Amino acid sequence: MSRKRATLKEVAERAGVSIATVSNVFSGRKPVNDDLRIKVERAAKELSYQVDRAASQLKSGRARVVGVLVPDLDDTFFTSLISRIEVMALKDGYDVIVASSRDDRHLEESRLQTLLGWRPSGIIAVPCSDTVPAILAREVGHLPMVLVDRVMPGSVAADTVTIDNFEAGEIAARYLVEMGHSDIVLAASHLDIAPIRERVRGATSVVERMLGRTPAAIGLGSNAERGAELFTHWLERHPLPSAVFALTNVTTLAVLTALARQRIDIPEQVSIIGFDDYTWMSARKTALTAIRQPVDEIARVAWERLQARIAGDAADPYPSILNTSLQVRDSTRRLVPSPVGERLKGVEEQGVDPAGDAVKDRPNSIH
Amino acid sequence: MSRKRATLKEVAERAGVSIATVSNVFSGRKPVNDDLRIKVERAAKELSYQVDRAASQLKSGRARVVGVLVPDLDDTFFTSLISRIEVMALKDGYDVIVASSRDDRHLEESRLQTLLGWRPSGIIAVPCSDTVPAILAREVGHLPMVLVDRVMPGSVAADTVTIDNFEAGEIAARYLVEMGHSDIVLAASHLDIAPIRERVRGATSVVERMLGRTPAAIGLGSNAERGAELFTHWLERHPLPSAVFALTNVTTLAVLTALARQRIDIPEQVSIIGFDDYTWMSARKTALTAIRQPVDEIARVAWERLQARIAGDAADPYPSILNTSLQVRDSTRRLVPSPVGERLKGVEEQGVDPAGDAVKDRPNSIH
DNA sequence: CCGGAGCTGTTAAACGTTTAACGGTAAAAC
DNA sequence: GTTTTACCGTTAAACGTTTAACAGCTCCGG
Repeated sequence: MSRKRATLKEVAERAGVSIATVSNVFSGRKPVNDDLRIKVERAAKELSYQVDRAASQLKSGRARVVGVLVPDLDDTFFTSLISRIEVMALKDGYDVIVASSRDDRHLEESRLQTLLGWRPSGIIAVPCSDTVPAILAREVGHLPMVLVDRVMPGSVAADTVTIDNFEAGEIAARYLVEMGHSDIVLAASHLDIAPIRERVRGATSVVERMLGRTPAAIGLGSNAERGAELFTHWLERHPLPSAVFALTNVTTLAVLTALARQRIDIPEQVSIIGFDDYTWMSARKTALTAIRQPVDEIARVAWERLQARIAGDAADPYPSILNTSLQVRDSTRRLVPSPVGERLKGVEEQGVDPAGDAVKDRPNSIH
Repeated sequence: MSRKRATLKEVAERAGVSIATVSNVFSGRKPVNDDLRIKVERAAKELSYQVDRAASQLKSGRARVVGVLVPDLDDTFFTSLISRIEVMALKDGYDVIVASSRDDRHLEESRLQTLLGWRPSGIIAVPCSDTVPAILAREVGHLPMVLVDRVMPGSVAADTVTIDNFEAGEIAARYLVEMGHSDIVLAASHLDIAPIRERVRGATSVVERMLGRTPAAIGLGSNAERGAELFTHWLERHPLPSAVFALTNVTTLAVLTALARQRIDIPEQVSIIGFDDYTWMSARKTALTAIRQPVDEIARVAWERLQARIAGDAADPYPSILNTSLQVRDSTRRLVPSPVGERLKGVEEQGVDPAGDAVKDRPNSIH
């Protein structure tokens, strides 16, 4: 296997020029006359020459790679993030190296370590906890980096892109309370993750203010099957709440799975607000009302910040905070008459009505 | 930004040894005395030294990277594949570069081209059509590669890992016919993709043999939203079939979305068999009966083949063909009495029964 | 006490690029 | 007709590793 690969030198010989000329043809850094350029291009094609990135990178110091670290490659939220980053990376001529920390701090450190070995132009990372990995903290100011999602804005001297988690909690909780729900359960993944805590805080603050009681928050972990078991178990020893607000897409699945197994009807017996917006959520007779994260925008902003830093922007770290919106569909039941003419902030009415155009711009759509 | 990074030389100076010794400490190729090793390790830590992969790769010719090319990073089937490959790659000390061809042949060629620029140890590719990209065909025998999913076994002189698509079609169709369905529609993505054609052929052969009629096959594309529109449109000008067999996970979503919008009940009005097995399919009151691809095994076999080739295995290309199974849940209605004691090949009974352990080993579970 | 053998360390030559510096030719300017 | 200028090529020196070749040392057998 593995015949020797063509090098600049071989192409140069075959085309009868110097290696510098060949290099210039490929990099376009200096102009090359058409006749020579044609010769070089033909020679390169004949040898099926391909610039060796290792050599190129070693000499030039420029990398054209970005590392992307996420906590879980099976979580659709992270993979859709990667998908969008890959598109923009391609557009700007970068390649993407992915790594998963599998929600493990040690693995996260070691994955980052190897990522750094690539001398990437930058790193986009979703930390697995809200303490930023030491190895990254050390690189702040030296290596362009953007921290996404699981991070407290301002907790680190790097650009961050997050959603307004507190507000997301508020929006969902307010909607549920307005609909007449009072016995509300928050299905969290892990309460030690900052954005999750914020969502809980946001929801709790609304419920406490409007109803004077504190909603239960339960931790279902970040595995849907395990979460379904935990929630089933929880259901067995608690009265059925009137509404459940799931704080992540995985806990949304966990809750739905558990309710399906127990044959509990949505929204007749219990109302549900899910998190994230995926096609499967609308592909059901009772389409899911859910908090939608602007994945496209998160990816776009993260990429733009990274590019700015790579280009040398030395401004203070900027914490981008994006807004979520409630996609109202059919999984929450109204228990009290509708207050006339009222419009809630961040709420978009949207059923499975075939006539509506509300289903545009879904994560699974390619634009 | 970007203070100069520590190099071997700097570490060597600080530790008072030669660069060869430092290299040996990191690569472990030659033994180094403990006292020196300690000194080197301390110096390296102090400078937070990290081997430069570009230089290392350039000199050694060894890469420790594999390229993974898929047609769509928003398709859960492909991302779960990537997730599993990443795990095994890490175990064997490889990094993963991902690229998406976005179902575009030209883009596929160019993505492969850049992937090759990395001089990877090997490539795992899911082609976007069944004609293997020229650039890959050229590398057959030189670069370790494994072709997965969208490829006809034997159509190329490289290892392939596919499922038995014909059989998958047969299993689903036979089940539907045994349940008494005769008006069956096949919801395909694109009929010009080989594995899809095979699924259609398998299902069609069974229906023709058992019922003497040919099921309709419609192309819904590889975007769920667009597919839903197409299927809605189809439903408007055709009588409702008694069963729909969706041939990909995306068409499964398309069909379910369209049916939900039209408020058509599953399985009362129409029975459904989906493709692939994801958590959301069981997270519904009418859990979806579906053909399950053994994603874990596909990824494992692909990785093992690749590793064997990297290790120098020069045996003839081996086409691995894995079997699918029908996960029987609640989305297909029985129209005729059950034939007593009959067991169908490849069929696993499985409801949403909370007592069952059948829900183990889901794609979203981490083991 | 000499000559391997076995360790452990160093020297130095690549690997395939990029790119600063330089050279040579021809057209433009004077 | 000479000098400038512009343009296009080439030469050669890195970049940070790996690794063959070599060298010094200790230990051991003869």
